[in-house]
Amino acid sequence: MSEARRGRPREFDRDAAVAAATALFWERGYQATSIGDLTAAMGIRPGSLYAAFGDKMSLFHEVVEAYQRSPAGAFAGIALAEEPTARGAIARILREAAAVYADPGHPAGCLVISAATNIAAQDVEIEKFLRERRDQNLRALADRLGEARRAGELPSTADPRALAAYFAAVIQGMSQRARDGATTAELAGTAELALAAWPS
Amino acid sequence: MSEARRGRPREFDRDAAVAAATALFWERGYQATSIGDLTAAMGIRPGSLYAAFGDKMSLFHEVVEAYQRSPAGAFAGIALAEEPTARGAIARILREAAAVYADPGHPAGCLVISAATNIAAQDVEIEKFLRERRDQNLRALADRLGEARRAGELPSTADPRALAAYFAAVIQGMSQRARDGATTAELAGTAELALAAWPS
DNA sequence: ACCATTCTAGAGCGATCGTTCAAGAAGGTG
DNA sequence: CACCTTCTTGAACGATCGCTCTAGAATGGT
Repeated sequence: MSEARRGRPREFDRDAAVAAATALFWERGYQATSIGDLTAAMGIRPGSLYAAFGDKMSLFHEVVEAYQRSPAGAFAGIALAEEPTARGAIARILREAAAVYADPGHPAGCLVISAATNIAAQDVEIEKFLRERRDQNLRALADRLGEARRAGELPSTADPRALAAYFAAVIQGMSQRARDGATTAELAGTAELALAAWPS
Repeated sequence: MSEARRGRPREFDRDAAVAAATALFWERGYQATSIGDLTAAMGIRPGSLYAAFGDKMSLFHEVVEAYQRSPAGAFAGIALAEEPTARGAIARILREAAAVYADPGHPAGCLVISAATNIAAQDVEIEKFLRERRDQNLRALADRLGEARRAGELPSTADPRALAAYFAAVIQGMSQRARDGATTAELAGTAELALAAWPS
């Protein structure tokens, strides 16, 4: 079923180009990353970028999707799926966030949290796009905590949505602190303190 | 000693113009706010803006200073100065942040936290400028918690810097959540949960 | 009255923005 | 081989960026 694609073959590695674009968008955000920055980092000319990715917004969409499939972008969902208890899942998310957000191997913090916070009027769709992903993560947390309460892991007095909002705020704050230079050690301390809010 | 200033008098209200600029920078951030946006909102022409404020960066500095003297920007420092206990100060900061960050009377969240998160290479000084203010706030928190431990309000096993980093992360996360549309009620719930981390 | 000073209005500066285009190069298909 | 398709290159598009300039208007000082 492999369709032999016709025409002149691409001369650059598409995945490597997306990775280079990811690093830039992650570091500086959507709007502060120009096409010139991107073509320089990807080692291609504007024509190639537009032929391969459409436009800047489509490239960004592709970057976010690749990011969310990568370890740095997927660890929270994996923890929610793998850990048997809600408390275990959230503890793991917080501890892994401490390691991932301050990992010097890539830009600090979370791309979904920080790549579109300062956006001009013309690019509101980009802001909405990332906000929807964050809302989705918040809902996933709240759903998991709701299950936990129904299963008796949480006392009936606990408020799953309030807990989810709290942990989401902590995670977003950890991302911000990482971008301000916080070390993994500091973030790990924050993670442990945050867990003290778990209802007993 | 009042120097009667010579020359044609300014035709616009300087404070009102700064307030209009503050609203824009607060809502969209430094880079996403253009001179054209500013002059339109302030009701003046570029020449007047540059005569009165110097350049975009100087105007932003002035906006940040005015913001930090305003209730929305000063409440944390006031709470630290007025409350007799560190715990009382931090509780008040968190609760007031819930009200201030989601106040519909002005843009959501904190300007110092969110106005320069996506910045291009040419404007790194702006990013550093706000980061220094955040570092200053973090130090003030850590200092207050250090005093509290020396005074016996905190157990000797408590780590003031780790606690300060934790509460700073929560506050920054609450700002982000507010910008994503969180209500005062949600943020107030987050504030109470965050306080559960206080060492007993 | 006259000058020095400071403001406003409006045009316009060079640079950069995201994007497109024309020409040619590199492959598969007949 | 010619031909279609797709990619690369380099120039260049109109729009917008931050900012400046010129001309004139409005004040105080002398």
